[in-house]
Amino acid sequence: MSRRYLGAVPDSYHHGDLPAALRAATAELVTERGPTGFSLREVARRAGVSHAAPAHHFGDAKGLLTSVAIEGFQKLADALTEATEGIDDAALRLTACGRAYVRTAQAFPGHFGVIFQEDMVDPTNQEWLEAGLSAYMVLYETISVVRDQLNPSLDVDTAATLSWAAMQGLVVLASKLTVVAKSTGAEVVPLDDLIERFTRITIEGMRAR
Amino acid sequence: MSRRYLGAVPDSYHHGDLPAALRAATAELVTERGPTGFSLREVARRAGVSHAAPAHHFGDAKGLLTSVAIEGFQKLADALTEATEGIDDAALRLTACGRAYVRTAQAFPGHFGVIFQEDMVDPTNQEWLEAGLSAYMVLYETISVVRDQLNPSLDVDTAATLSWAAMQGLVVLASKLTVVAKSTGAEVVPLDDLIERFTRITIEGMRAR
DNA sequence: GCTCTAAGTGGACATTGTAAAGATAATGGT
DNA sequence: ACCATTATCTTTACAATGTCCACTTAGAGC
Repeated sequence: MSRRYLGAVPDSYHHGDLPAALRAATAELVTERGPTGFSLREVARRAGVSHAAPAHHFGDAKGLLTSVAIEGFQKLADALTEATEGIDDAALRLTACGRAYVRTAQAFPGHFGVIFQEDMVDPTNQEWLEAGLSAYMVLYETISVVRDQLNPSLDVDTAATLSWAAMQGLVVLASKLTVVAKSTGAEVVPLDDLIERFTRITIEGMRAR
Repeated sequence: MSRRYLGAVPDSYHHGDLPAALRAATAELVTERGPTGFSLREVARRAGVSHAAPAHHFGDAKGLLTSVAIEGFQKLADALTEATEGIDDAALRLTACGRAYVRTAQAFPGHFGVIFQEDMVDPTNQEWLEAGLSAYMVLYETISVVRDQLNPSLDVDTAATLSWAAMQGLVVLASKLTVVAKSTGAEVVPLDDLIERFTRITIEGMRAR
């Protein structure tokens, strides 16, 4: 008997859906031990298969990690889409984007520990590029709304890049913020609130012409 | 005869300044192969010492990487300090900060590949925390100037965090921007110019009350 | 000059990623 | 229904890695 994941066919020679199980185990492992703690053999163990099984589906370790990264971008794109649906006001919409971004990153730390780790994924993988792009497009759409409502001469590309950078940067910095706040004596602001403050500043900046 | 680095005493049993040589070799290796490509034994080889030598100075691999991360933060703090020196205008100063940040990241990719990789460094290391904090403080100082000149009621902590996040995020996203631009048909903007556009937006946002 | 300690070496061991060859189950054609 | 083919998974093997240990070498201090 061994641990198995989604779509498992217990105690059968064939797994059922090993690729998905391996992705899940990878995300779990990276969540626990960080990107560096990833190990193909440990992942195989957690999925209840031999250490050589992953190779048949993903080629090598980088292939598996790339697949996880793609899944991460898809989760992000879905979250951003769902979060902005039905919101008309530009500022509210951008805030919703930011919240969704940070929350997705916190909900799937295993995936987010990999998506921008360019040496862990195959940077030439088309799916990975497209998955990232389609997540970006959701944000781009929201910035377009900002342009339409607040400033017709807004450079949407620049503003979208800035928003993305600020969100991803915040995710990376998050753990350091508490330490910094303790040293500077500043209040510790919850990420959700911080996102709102970020949005307030950037929205005002985008409004100006 | 073996490759040696700074402070080397050729062909002597003792190295001269092995810690510095190991840091340099680490930065070089991470630059070539990315954070994942780091290997303690390869670093030792490049420094011309046996594979067990690093342990006497840094304990384990994480100790060495932490030391490199500290060096990275120091380089950043120095660059930010130098870049802002003598600049009085708030907007120009913030732009200079951004430029210095991105340029330092590009000049020392080995260091920047490690500084925020929390699973590769010892997150309890006091020097690492302090080095990061002192780099942040240079930025904080600049945002204080923004407050003094443009908006006395500006929340400096929030604005400084936003600026840092945007810069670090931009560094991470940089390699994807070209791809995105190719897909959206947008122009490929040099990072230096992008930083200026970022600054223009955020400065306007900070000015608003 | 002698001892003590810091600095570096060499070997051992468990763990890792990948490759190759073998075993097992499912599939598809007749 | 049967057989061959193929996809899936296992086993074995090998080189490389990080850390530990015992050993050697060189400086520093008395």
